[in-house]
Amino acid sequence: MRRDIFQAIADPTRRAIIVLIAVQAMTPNAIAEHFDTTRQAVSKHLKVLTECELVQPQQQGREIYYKLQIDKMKEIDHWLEQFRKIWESRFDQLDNLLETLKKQQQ
Amino acid sequence: MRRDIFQAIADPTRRAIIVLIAVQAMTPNAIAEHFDTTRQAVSKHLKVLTECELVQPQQQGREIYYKLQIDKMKEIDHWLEQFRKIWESRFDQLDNLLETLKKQQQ
DNA sequence: TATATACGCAACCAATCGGTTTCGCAAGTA
DNA sequence: TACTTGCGAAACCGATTGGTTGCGTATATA
Repeated sequence: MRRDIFQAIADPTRRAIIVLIAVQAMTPNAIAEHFDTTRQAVSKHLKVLTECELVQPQQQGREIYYKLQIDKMKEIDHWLEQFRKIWESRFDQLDNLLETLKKQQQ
Repeated sequence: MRRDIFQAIADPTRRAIIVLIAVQAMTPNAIAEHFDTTRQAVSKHLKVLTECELVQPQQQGREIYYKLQIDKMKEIDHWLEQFRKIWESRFDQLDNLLETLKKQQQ
């Protein structure tokens, strides 16, 4: 089953949930109140987020607080690192390379 | 139609294509040779990437070179910014907040 | 103890996804 | 002019997705 962080953040509702619980842990019902959706739909999103360890459930009586595992977000940051290198310093060299290749093929 | 950058990078093959053409622009056939897939499948991925402007086609004779629009990657970086703030400086304050809320509910 | 609340889980559904096959077109090449 | 090559587009297919509905269960409350 494809259950990684990139697939998790692909859905806009899921991204909104992440932003919401980044501030403070929340229950499925509390989260659902913030969107135009049902508790069950939110629960499904939380399941996806939990499965890829982006979120952690914390039982408290009959309520379950879902907390964002902020460290997991670093995985995206880490993947972006390779591109950051390009856009921060090598963008002109890259353009030169592309021009060179273009001329070679002509 | 859901066609944003987050959906674009959700697919592992698409992420691999992005990494590949970050180094230099490539044709669909050349890209397909790097993976265990067909030219048509790659073409479909390139279509998704083009539609969300992560990639730009450059016709050259009968070949089409697909070039990564590196600037578009900054959108992900920008979205991450809000979380970077948390994991870089506010993580202990956040934990304190959560503890406080927990105690209030007990 | 009866009732209400908070939740996960399973079944179901329409829409979308990733992939294949087939086609047609344009650009090179013999 | 024929033939080959590189490509996009469309039709099709099984798998997955996001959502709903209807349970069952555990916790809190009257």
